[in-house]
Amino acid sequence: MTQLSKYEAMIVKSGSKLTKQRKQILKVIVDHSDEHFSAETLYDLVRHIDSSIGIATVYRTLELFEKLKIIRNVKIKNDGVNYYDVIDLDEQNHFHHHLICTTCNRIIEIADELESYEAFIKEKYGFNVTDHDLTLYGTCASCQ
Amino acid sequence: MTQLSKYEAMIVKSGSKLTKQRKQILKVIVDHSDEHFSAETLYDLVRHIDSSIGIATVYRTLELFEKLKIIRNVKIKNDGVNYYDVIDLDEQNHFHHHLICTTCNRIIEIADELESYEAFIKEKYGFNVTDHDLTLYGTCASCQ
DNA sequence: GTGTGTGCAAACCTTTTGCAACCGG
DNA sequence: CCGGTTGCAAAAGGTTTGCACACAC
Repeated sequence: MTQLSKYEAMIVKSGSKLTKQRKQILKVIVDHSDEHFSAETLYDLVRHIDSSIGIATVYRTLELFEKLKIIRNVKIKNDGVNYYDVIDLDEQNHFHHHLICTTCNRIIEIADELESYEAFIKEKYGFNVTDHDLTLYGTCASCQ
Repeated sequence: MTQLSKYEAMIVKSGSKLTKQRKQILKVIVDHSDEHFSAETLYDLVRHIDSSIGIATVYRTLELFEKLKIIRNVKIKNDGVNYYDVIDLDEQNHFHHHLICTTCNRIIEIADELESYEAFIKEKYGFNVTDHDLTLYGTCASCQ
């Protein structure tokens, strides 16, 4: 069973229909699983496959995929655009972090955990962390 | 010298004019220094003082204050609105984190550092962290 | 067949911009 | 005074929505 068909199974399982458009969008997302994408980006990519698709469908599909936890919204920019990335199937949790180089604007994804920090927060504030969003800004190795 | 006049000094020092509108907006921000605010929120608050102010002025002022590091943009929601909070004058660095309770939606600000984690990132990726943005989601003490 | 999903266009909402008038230094 | 700043209104840009038609199950 491929990565793609597992996501398709998630759509079917949720009771949603596996339409041509959803398949096309899903394929483009999986083929670009190492990138961050916006509705506009996806729309452009999918239009190469099927020029009749509408931007509204892309927005509605992103909303569905986010609800199904196929993709997640990542808060990496404040330019008024929503960006997403795929949630890996064998990702044990929803944690992933970004290193953004303020010199070359490169975005590096890392998976290192914050377990000890979260234990500390639990201890100090009685707050039980279930998810998080971490972006580190600075200069990457090649820009230093 | 009050907190307010220190911020006013920062405006003058930057070469910008200390207009009536900027003073009014600054006062409202300082009076609500424990909250996160949007342009709309500020606009509503300032209109109570001076009903002739324009929303465009609020946006332009937020842009100026952000550049002067009087306020910072916080990525706490994806509702298409930009939120800000005041940067405390005696804040040693620009680090501050949010705990967002997914049950009651309360936002708790904390100041605990991530120094050891950043040292680890430097070691492993050669990435030099100068700033960061961390939001932890979960359940607060009273919601558990 | 039935109801969910789609494409289109209009509407919406936040933010930005052009411009003439205004006012702070 | 002079140039930065403002208020207004229009525009821009991203996202949402109403509706008739299409299609997955």
